[in-house]
Amino acid sequence: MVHTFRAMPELPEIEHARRVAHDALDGRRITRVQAFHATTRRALTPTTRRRLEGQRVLAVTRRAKYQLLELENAYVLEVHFRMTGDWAVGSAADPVDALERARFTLDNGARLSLLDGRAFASLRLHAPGRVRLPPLGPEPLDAAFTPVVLAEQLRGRRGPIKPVLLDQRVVAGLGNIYAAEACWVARIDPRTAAHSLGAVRVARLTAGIKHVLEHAPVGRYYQRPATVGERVVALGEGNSDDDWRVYDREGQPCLRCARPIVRTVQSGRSTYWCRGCQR
DNA sequence: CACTTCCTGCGC
DNA sequence: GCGCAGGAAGTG
Repeated sequence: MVHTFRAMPELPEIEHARRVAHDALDGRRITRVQAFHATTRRALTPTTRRRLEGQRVLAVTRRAKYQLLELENAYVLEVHFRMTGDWAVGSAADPVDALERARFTLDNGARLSLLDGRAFASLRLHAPGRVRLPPLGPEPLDAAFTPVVLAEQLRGRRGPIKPVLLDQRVVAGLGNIYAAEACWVARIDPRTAAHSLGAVRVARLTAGIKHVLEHAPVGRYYQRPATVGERVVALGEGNSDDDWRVYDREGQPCLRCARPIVRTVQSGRSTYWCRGCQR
């Protein structure tokens, strides 16, 4: 019943969550909105709750890591999981979970609950026709996200590539883990000035971003080689130590060249990478 | 540009 | 029992 993500929710996990929410909410009416934590109470004020209660949910859509609940009255509830947010579906009769921060009770006796250990998730209600999300770059999994597009996004960015990849205006939906993973797959030194990457490395990076996002960490992750002719290394099943190719592997041998993975800090965030094969 | 803030579970 | 981790907004 209660399930939480084993990893930070990044794009693939958000897309999955969106589907969960859509399946639970589609065509249903929200009968009650509850907040169980100071952070969700701040967002779900009595006025906001009143605008949600009684409304049918027409659709749940996604842009970057934002989920948008579109209501019958044309209000749109924006949900962002940040680090530990997740949906749980159950019965309205279920007791409140320790990590449950908000609950939407539905007209069919079901509930959709926001679980969020660290309580960083954000909820925001947009008035009809007034949905405003922060500036967001291209969706990395769109066919339109090509090396040419990424190159354009990197133009004029003098900072190191890995922190630049975390900027949602450059690419929408990459987090700290997959930014590091993408650099590893593309064999790019995360400290490289973004604008100095040539066409070849931008192409590798584009492919690497799509690759890490298209492959869920556990088991299925990394079924194909990063580049043609490269050795494929199967990751273990169900062992969280093996979820990532480079992230959180400080001191462990690089899966490609066996040199120890190092951890450095960029813009206050840890970066894991290989000094041997990432140039 | 980078650092700090918000929060709390979890690893040391 | 401390301090880190993380996304993104906010600040220097």
